[in-house]
This record gives sequence, structure tokens and C-alpha cells, in this order.
Amino acid sequence: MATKRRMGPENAVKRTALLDAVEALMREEGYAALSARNVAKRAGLKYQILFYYFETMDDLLLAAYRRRTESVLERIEEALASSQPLHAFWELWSDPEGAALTIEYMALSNHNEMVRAETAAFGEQMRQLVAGRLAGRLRQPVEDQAFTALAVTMSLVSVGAILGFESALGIEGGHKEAEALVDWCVDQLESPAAA
Amino acid sequence: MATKRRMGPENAVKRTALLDAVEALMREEGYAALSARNVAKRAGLKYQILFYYFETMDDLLLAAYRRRTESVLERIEEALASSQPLHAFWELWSDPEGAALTIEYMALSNHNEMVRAETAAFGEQMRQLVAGRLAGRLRQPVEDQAFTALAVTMSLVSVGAILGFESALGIEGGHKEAEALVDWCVDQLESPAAA
DNA sequence: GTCTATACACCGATAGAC
DNA sequence: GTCTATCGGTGTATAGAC
Repeated sequence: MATKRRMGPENAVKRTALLDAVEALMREEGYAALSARNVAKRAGLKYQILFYYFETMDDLLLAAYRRRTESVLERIEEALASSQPLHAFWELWSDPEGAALTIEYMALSNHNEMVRAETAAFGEQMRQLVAGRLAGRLRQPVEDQAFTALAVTMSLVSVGAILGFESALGIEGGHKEAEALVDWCVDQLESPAAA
Repeated sequence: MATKRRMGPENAVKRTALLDAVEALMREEGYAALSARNVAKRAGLKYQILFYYFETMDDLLLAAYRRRTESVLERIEEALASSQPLHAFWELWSDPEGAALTIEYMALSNHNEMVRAETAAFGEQMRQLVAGRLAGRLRQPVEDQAFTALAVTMSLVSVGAILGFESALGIEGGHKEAEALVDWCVDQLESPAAA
């Protein structure tokens, strides 16, 4: 309890509206647009009310990011529950809308220690989740041992993030061929039927 | 000529110092740190001098980015001139320092039209350069046609960028295994000796 | 070329009335 | 809970003296 100012409750309509506004601005204009006045305007509120629900802008930012990472982890768990978890994960992760947000938060991690820690924690959880579900389920298309669940996860995450983000920017060169390669690899690695 | 203010020459020590300062700040603190006062302080100059060498902050930013993309394209050409262009390109691109800057500029592209256009142009040039050099030189490790020069280029670029950026953030989980996978693929795709 | 002085909008944050 | 009023600081940019 280092606070002296009054703070609003966790479950409030306006609080949620502020979190939504952060995410929308992050997507559309990037983190540089995240001023208190800007966020509140987007939420249709007077900007001073922001400081009633969140002590600082950093607190608001972190709360929005946490909500986002938790939601993504949930959706990943759902995808992994299917009979073709690798296919499902790829479909989820290569979505351009999500990728744009992911990259923006990654860039923000570069100069905000709280966000950096959250990014690291999220990445670690995601890796464990996906690689854990994939472990022992991958068909080895080649004689080599390099295609571990973790290595495949990292590669899918990387290619999906970049392709998705470029799509959000309107850049499409080489995407069709890259996606064909990923699709081929995913098909090779994961049997059509449940193992 | 829409300018009315006096502008400094292209080849000036202080002009270069400002471009260097932009790149350093971009790397270390992200694009939000790119204010005129901040950049000039980093360059050891009074901030008003910035507006003598660059009409606007956007002009400075774009000049710094152009200098960067040109330099990277040159280094890519050098790497591609070796007997193992795929290996050389991977070594160059997976460098964490470079990757951090790449991601930061990509995020910036999301809400700055001039930067977005430059990113698109740079990406297109790079793809043509790498894929062109690789065309016809890839050993096909499998019977499938998905491993085109362009698809392989896109995959390497994506994995290198994400791994490198995560490294810059101090995140290392899964990297060793992902790199082993990439190394294996690169070895499979490119003969040890010149073709 | 480089300086001081200045303009004006926006920044996060707080105090205190209601 | 939400408002008005206010704070000191920083943002880009310009004018004009030297």
C-alpha cells in the first residue's frame, strides 16, 4: 500500500472501457499514442477519471497488457485441445490483427521494464504450453533430431508474427510462398488423424 | 522546394552525429525517446540546431532509417557474395543488435506512413536480393516443391528477427533448439562447397 | 552556423469542490 | 465518482540577434 490516492474497483464499466481504448490505440497508432488524454478521449471519458481507476499510466498499460496475454493464452489452450494442435496453433497465431499487437508490445518491451518482464513471462508460458502439448506427437519427417517440439514452436511463432505483422502493414511479397512452406511443414509434422 | 527555412549541407559532422543519435536511442530506448531535445542531447548538441539540419523530426527519422536500410542492403550483398550465401545471410540477419532495430522500425511503421513505405521498399529489395542469389542453388532435401528460394528467405528473415529481438530483451528460452533447427535446415539446403 | 528567446499545445499528475 | 482548476515539465518549431 504505497498509494495515497483513492482507487476505483476492478470491475467497473469505465475501467474496462479504458483498457479497451489502450488496446485499440496500440493497434491503430502504436504505443506513442498512449497518453492519458488520448486514451480517455478514445474511451469517451474525461481524462482525469483515468487517474481514479489507475494510479499511473504505467499501471494502466500493464493492466491492458496482462489482460491481453491472459486472453491469448486461453485461446492457445483452446486451440491446443483440438486433434491437430499444431495446425490450430498456426491458424491462431498467424492472424494479422493479433500479430500487429504482438509486435507493438515487443517493441514497447524494449524500453519499459514492466512490459519486458510481462513479455518474457508470457513467452515462457506459451512455449511450455505449446511444446508440452506437441511433445511426442510430432511425426519425424526426416531422420534428424532437430525437429523438437520446442524448436518447431519457436519457428512457427516467429514466422507467424512477422508474416502477420507485414500483412497488417499491407506488405504481402513472398507471403504466399512462405505460407505454403509452413503449411507443408505443419502437414509433415502432424498426422491428419489424432495420434 | 516547400521550405522557407535555411537548411544545412548533407555532409556535415553534426548532421551525422544527429543520425547516429537517432539510431542509438532507437536501439536503447525505442522510438518514443526520439524527441528533438533528447536526440540533440545524445549527440551533445543544443536541440535547436537539429532544425537547421532537418526541416522536421519526421525528416530526421526518415533520413536515419534510409541510411540504415542502405547499409544493411550493402552488408547483405557482401554476405551473398560468399560461396555459402544462405549460411552467410543467416549469420548476418540473426545478429541481436540488428534485429532489435529492425523490430523497432517495424513497430514504428505501424503508425508512420513514411516509415511504412520505406519498410515495404526495403523488404522488397531484400527479398529480391536474397532469393535471386539463392535461386537454383538450393539442394532439395525433400521431394516437395515448397522449399523455394523466396519461401526459405522469408522464413530465415522471420526466425532471425524474432530470435534476435528476444535475445536483445534477455529472453533465451527455446533459442538454442530453434537455432539448431535453423542450422540443420540451412545445412540441408546449401551444399558445403560451392555449387 | 549557432545562439537566446519565445510561442503554444500537450504531457502526467494532483487538489479540492461537489 | 466525477468535475474544474492548476501545476511544472516537455513537445515541435520559429524569429531574429550575432
